[in-house]
Amino acid sequence: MNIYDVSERARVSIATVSRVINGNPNVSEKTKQKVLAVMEELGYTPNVFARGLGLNSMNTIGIMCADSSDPFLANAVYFIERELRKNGYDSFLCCTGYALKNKQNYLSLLLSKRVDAIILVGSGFLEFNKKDNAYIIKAAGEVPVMLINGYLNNPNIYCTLCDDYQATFTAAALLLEQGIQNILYLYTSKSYSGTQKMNGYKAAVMEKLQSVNEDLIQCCPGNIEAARDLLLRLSEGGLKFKAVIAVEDILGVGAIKYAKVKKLAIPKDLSIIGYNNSLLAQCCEPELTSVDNHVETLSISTVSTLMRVLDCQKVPNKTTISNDLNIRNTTNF
Amino acid sequence: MNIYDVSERARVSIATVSRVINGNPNVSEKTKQKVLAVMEELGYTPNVFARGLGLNSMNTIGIMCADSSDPFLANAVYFIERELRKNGYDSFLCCTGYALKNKQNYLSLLLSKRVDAIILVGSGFLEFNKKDNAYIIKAAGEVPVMLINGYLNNPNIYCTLCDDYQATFTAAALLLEQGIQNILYLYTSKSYSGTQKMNGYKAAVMEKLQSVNEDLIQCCPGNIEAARDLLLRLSEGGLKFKAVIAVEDILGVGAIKYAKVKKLAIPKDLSIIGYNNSLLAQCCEPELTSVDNHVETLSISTVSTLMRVLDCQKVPNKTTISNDLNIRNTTNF
DNA sequence: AAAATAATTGTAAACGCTTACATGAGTTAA
DNA sequence: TTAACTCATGTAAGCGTTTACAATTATTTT
Repeated sequence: MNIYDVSERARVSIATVSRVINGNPNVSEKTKQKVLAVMEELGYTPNVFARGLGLNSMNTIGIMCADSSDPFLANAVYFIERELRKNGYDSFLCCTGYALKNKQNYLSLLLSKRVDAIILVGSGFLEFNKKDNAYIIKAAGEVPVMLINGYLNNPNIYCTLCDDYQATFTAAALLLEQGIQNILYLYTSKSYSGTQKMNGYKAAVMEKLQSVNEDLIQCCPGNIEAARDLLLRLSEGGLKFKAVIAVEDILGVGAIKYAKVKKLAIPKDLSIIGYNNSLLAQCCEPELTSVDNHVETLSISTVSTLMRVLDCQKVPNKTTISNDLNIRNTTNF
Repeated sequence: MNIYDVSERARVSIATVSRVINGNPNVSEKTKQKVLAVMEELGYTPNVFARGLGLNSMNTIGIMCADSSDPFLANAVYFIERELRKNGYDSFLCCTGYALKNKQNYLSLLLSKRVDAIILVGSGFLEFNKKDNAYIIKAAGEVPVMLINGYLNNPNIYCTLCDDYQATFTAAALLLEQGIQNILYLYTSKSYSGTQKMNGYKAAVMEKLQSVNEDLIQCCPGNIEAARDLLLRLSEGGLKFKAVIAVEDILGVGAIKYAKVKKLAIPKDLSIIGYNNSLLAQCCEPELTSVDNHVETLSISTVSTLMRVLDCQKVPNKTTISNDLNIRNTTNF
């Protein structure tokens, strides 16, 4: 079953059928209806490969996401797919994990499948070592690349960011206003958005206290036990802190577990602020105050930018979306 | 850059280059090395569309998953992709959501992209109304379909199941042995595996008590508040229950929240068993006893079955993997 | 009514690969 | 030495589209 079968049955040439398929306006309404009817009748679908050969495009956007079980990323992917569909594009999703090698492999895979553009969801795609981002820059030489929550200065890479600096600045400032001075800052990795977050925290502390205690800035693997145990160790080691700002909700949950072990009252003895406003923030007890970074807005903005890029319009390479705090029971705001 | 450029530079015909690309053994070692070297040198990658036109295959498996933020599904997808890669197949993932319309659309999308097979991850793909599964059966007419945690009787559909019946049977039996007779059973939908689970529960209760109280079987949307509020309503309404078996961890968390509101001690006043042994089970307080359904084994088995199907071997249409209970602090086992 | 123009349709050449079949070069057997 | 065979390579015909260009038909203008 191919375009010839349709053209024969509809008594037109294959060119006309092709025009109908591609919505070319130079077809009379009558002919168009006839062809559509025949296509319907025969249950014809154009062959993607042949189509791709002709158009050199799949009409498909590749989406890469390090970890789809991360609720923030999963949400972003969901909204992005929805928006792409609205715009008539298909999408293929790859969950890459965080290993550089895998990210590189998946990116080549998508390129080799000739996607029309690539969306990298999450700062997990930017390595701290800048050389390791070469694979992204290279890809940007072939198709437009959208980067969510990361920034690379390249004319063919378009970045959509939440205002992480502002988020942690505000979070820290609110705590400082309550007279809480020793705020422990928990981060997982030195990604782009990670750095922004840390700078926001530092700036707020600096503004209020004129100095930052580096001991209060701690790196921690992204799971509950690691966070809990780190806090226990730090506390045993004599470090004093009355609040925790965590760059991911899961670390916030770890802080809650720590408070439980140490029988600290939340938020009286320990205030905790998480990040991403994920499901976890509602699961834990007490429920976690968390930064809401407006995933939906972020996703919509990314796709709309991409559409304009694919349409060869001039578009800024950087868009920032502001976010705010979802106040729950681990803080006394 | 195409196969002609390579053939020219390597001073061989395009047929020979093609043979090298496809690992055809009828090429002398010397020629093969020369061609490979040129391909490397030019950075040549075969065009998927042209390749697809010739081979009528993408070398790609389509994976569909209703909700990748469901940790069970996300895990399964991760392992499946890993296994496929091991076997030299690429994969494309679609997160469909639970709406039938979307599931149908994504399935057509994958078929139209000419994937070599389709893996449906999770019982979310089987509708209670059997007519609504026609789209899956139809797809199975075109490519092999793998179904995880669901069962459809069709020669071209291969099902890998966890033994949900056994899991809830065991869970209920353990509670009954402790003398807990009124076990509330919380489910979300009447999927295939949902039915299995319920039957396991009923069988265990029937065996011990010779009758099942249908009031103790309750349907509930899959979120924390809904579960909490349902239990509150039931309790206000006079229903007595000393244990909850939930078909998803998130409902188990809802039960914990309920206990908190009613100031019930866990597990003394209320035992709770979740399902899937997900991250949520470790987040909550107390941590949730949960059924571990061996996602990795399930995934490996699915892919290995698929490989044999694609290799035209005769394979059974149904494989069952047994599971067991991860005991934490919401039960007194 | 003829000429000019616009709208519609058709023809045929790509697109880059795979592969059946043909060819040619070595090897072996008679 | 030549016939029969094997192994390596090449030729050319598809695969199912898109689209520039040519051809035809319909419409408007004069």
